[in-house]
Amino acid sequence: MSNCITKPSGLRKGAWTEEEDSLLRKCMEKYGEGKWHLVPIRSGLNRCRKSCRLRWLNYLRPHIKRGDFSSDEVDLILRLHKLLGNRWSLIAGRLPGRTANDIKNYWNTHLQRKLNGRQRKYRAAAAVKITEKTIERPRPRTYSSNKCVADKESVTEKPKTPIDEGLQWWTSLLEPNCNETEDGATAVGSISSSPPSLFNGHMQHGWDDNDLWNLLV
DNA sequence: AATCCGCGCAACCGCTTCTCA
DNA sequence: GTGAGAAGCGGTTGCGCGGAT
Repeated sequence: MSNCITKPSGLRKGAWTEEEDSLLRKCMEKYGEGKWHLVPIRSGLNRCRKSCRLRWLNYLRPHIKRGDFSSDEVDLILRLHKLLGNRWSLIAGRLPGRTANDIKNYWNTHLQRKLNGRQRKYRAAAAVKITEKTIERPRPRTYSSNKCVADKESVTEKPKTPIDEGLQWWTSLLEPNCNETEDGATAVGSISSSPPSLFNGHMQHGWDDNDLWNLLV
């Protein structure tokens, strides 16, 4: 954009130009993803690492799907959102070619309004309130080599959940007629007051992310 | 034709989490 | 064990566009 602002730090902000896209693309082709702090230097872009990363992930990365979401994709988003809440990156990981930002935007503009019957939810601060209490976080962001798995406390404190019980709970959650509240949030309590932890418990039985996927498809 | 208004999307911001020394 | 820097994420904002008035 021609009206692109320049920060006091000298870094550019605002919409990306074709020239900038080209520089970033070349840089990524040469060096690959990662080391984002080096990207502005390597590419010669006058942008912060966050901006570069976002532009690449949401727009320039190969095989990114653009355009309308198919009904299958929408259905999957709805189910995954019931399961994961606003964990857009996790949801995006299940939708090849779709980015977390795309899904988030789609949710906020299409689905949430459909569920809430409201407009401009963000501005009205009426976003679906998904809290730690209602959503069981399924996994840590990454699995580090030394800090294996999720939250150790819950692994030790919660009684071990039999795998069949866990499977049943998650399967119930994904049923299309699963109870919903007015604002579209899943009434978890109506299924079970204490959902079995997906990974805290199941990892101990050798479950992984693929098992969850098998439930969803 | 001009103006208003809502929508959709790209991008930014601030916070959390992770890694490593 | 701890602190700094990097990476990643979700929430929010700004702006352009198109339809309505």
